[in-house]
Amino acid sequence: MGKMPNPRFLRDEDLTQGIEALFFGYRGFTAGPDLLLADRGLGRAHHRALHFIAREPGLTVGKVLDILDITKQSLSRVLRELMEQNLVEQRQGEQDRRQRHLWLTAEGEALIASLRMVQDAVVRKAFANAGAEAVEGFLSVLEGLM
Amino acid sequence: MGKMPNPRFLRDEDLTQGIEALFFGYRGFTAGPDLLLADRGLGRAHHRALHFIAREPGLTVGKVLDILDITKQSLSRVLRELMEQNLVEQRQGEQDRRQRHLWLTAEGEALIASLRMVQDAVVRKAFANAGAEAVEGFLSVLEGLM
DNA sequence: CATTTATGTCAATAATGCTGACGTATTTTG
DNA sequence: CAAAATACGTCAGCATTATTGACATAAATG
Repeated sequence: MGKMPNPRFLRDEDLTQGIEALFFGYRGFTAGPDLLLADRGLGRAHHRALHFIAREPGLTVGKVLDILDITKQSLSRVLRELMEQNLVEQRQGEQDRRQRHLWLTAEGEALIASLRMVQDAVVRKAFANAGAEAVEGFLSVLEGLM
Repeated sequence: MGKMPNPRFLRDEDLTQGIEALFFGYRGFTAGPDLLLADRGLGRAHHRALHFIAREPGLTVGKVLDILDITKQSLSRVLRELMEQNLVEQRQGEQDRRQRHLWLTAEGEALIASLRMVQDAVVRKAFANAGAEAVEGFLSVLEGLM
């Protein structure tokens, strides 16, 4: 008994299409914020840190390391630059005073808001054009990729 | 008349979820190939070049520049390294002898095949788990992001 | 023949990541 | 309480991938 043929959406061409869509889509998704960030001498790494701090204010350095999965040396540089630009501030932990909790300053909030404005516009348009069902499919495939 | 409220899938939380899914999904999507490439001292940039040359053998340098949207200096370095490792070869154009057409060597074919094996496995699994409809949604959202 | 096009190269710079080695403050544990 | 573990930071060196700007060559085109 031979193997069943791949279902339509698992043919090589479909995988190729998926791979390329992800490449080009990701590029479209980062292009807008990249321009805004470049004005301040920041990059995607700073965007990611700002994003997760904004999402969960008071995050510790260690938690951000877990999320981003980079070395502490890399994160340290990024955080230092964000603090030098007065976008992020650290506060010593109260229970555990070894920990540093990260918060956005008002300026940091303003920057992440404008980054989100640009990125949300792109994502919202793509979501709206594709429809709610497509968005669910989009999310469920990405979850499988994680 | 006020604006209609955002449909469920366009709430801020949904956009955030989409943004993060794309970030983590993209990371999962590149992790496997990255490991294989590192063994040969190559990176993602080399993978991309190999991918598009494999997909459309005989591509000119200029066409690859259009696709990848990087500078010729960047591509030049990548192609030089691929040629030094005997993965890619150039042939002068017959009609237009200024052009360089790019082809994979047998070794290049072998490398891209093993890279595809790793990447396809991840994508195929994600596609299979999510189902055909989800894949269509996935593609249509990404097309909107391009 | 002058110009444009396709490609390549040299040099300097930037953003983001890595490894390895140390150092300090604080908490936890035996 | 002393030793070990944890959270964080920093110094130094290096790799990958990208950039800008300047210049060079060969071939096609007007």
